[in-house]
Amino acid sequence: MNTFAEENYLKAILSLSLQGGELVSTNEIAAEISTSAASVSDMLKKLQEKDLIIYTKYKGVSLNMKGTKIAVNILRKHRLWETFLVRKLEFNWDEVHEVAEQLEHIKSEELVDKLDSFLNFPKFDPHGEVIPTKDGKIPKTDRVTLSEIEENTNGTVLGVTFDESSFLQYLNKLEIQIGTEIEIFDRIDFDKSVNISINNKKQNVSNEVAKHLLINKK
Amino acid sequence: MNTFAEENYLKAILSLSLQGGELVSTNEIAAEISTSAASVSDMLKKLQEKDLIIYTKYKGVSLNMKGTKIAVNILRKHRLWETFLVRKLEFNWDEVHEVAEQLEHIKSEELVDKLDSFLNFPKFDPHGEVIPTKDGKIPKTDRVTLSEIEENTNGTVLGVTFDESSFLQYLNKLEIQIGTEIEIFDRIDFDKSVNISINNKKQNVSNEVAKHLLINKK
DNA sequence: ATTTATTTTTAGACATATATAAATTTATTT
DNA sequence: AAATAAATTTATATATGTCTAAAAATAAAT
Repeated sequence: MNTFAEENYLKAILSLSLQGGELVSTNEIAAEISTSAASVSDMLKKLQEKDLIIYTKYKGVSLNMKGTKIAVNILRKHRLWETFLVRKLEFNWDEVHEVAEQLEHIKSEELVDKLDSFLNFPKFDPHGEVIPTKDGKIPKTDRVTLSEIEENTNGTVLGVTFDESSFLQYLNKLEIQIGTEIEIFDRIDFDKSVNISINNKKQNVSNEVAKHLLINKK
Repeated sequence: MNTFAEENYLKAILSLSLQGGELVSTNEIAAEISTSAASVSDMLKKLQEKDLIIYTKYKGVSLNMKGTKIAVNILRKHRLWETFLVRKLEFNWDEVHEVAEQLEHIKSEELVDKLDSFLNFPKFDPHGEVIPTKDGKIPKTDRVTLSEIEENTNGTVLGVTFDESSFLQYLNKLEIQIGTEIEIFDRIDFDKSVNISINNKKQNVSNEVAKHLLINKK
């Protein structure tokens, strides 16, 4: 059985690998979980001893099969709990992250199965992110982020890949929700910000925001 | 904010005070949470520094107001989660304890409030135990344990005060559930065991069992 | 290619929570 | 009341997870 800390490291490595490249750096992890690079180094050594990661000093780290399985399962639990909190307990989508960060560490396979069943086996969480399956797969979806989409197209917002309240509250302000129609005009070379139109209002969103918005691929 | 370990100590002290006398001993706590007396001593020192208990070395410990409030809140969360697990996720009453032991430590007042509301403000948990109120009160009920009830009476089983699966499975075997009618004949002086009849079958239950069965007071 | 800057790791310390073994206090016997 | 037993505490050690500061390795710049 793994500690909360270990699970959070595995989750961070998974999240960073899904976004960026294969190998994840110590500093990236430190930033992701708000801790020092020294602490990350220490923990990576432990995770390697436990045979959960592939780690080369000074080079970077990736999850092995065992580590991936655990990390994906945490992600599954996180997203199932978020779904529960929004659909059953009537939380707003920008309020659930912190609580789900705690609930995802509850250890009981039966609980997860029953929760999944109670929610009627949802495929997406309240942020539009795909929920990993019980056998550890992350179903592929035909979505691209706003930061990669081609210019001069239309699309629908299908989800977000970041669920901290400050971000979601900003989206609320921009009148962006799941299902919102969006026109993409062009991308500024200088800062990779994107000119878009929502409800016929022209707006510019930073690349930081665009990276975390999922749009349907036409 | 308190750690899981601290919360478990406070909960243990509360539970032992409700059963036995005011002052709880180091050894009792050690037995309750399956740890060494030395560890208990250490923790009691810390809890006293945090001003959560009243502790006199070699004498015993009790909760102060602050400690009581925290412990009762944990108990409330434990029983609300058990209610959720049985009523919504369809767990059996003898399967929920371990998971609830984890869930009770989730920190979010809003979550507890919404859970309470979702369950329609239950007064009793699946074991028939009263659920403490949001403001930290434990509602009084007119129940006595089978170990205190007078001889030659009838009663109905209203609940149990112990929810580990081995105990609950033994009750299932004895055909004792919540609502079961029970005839109390007499109590053996020697070992305080009780002769009872359930579904017209005469049986003898140990004091250990009788202590944890709640019967309605006539 | 050497210097400089950045990243990463190691060393040493601290906090939490636990354990065993030894010492101390309290309770019980005779 | 002294001796013995039981309960409790202290001392010491271990494991986890974190930190700061210093050292080492890698990357970037001149």
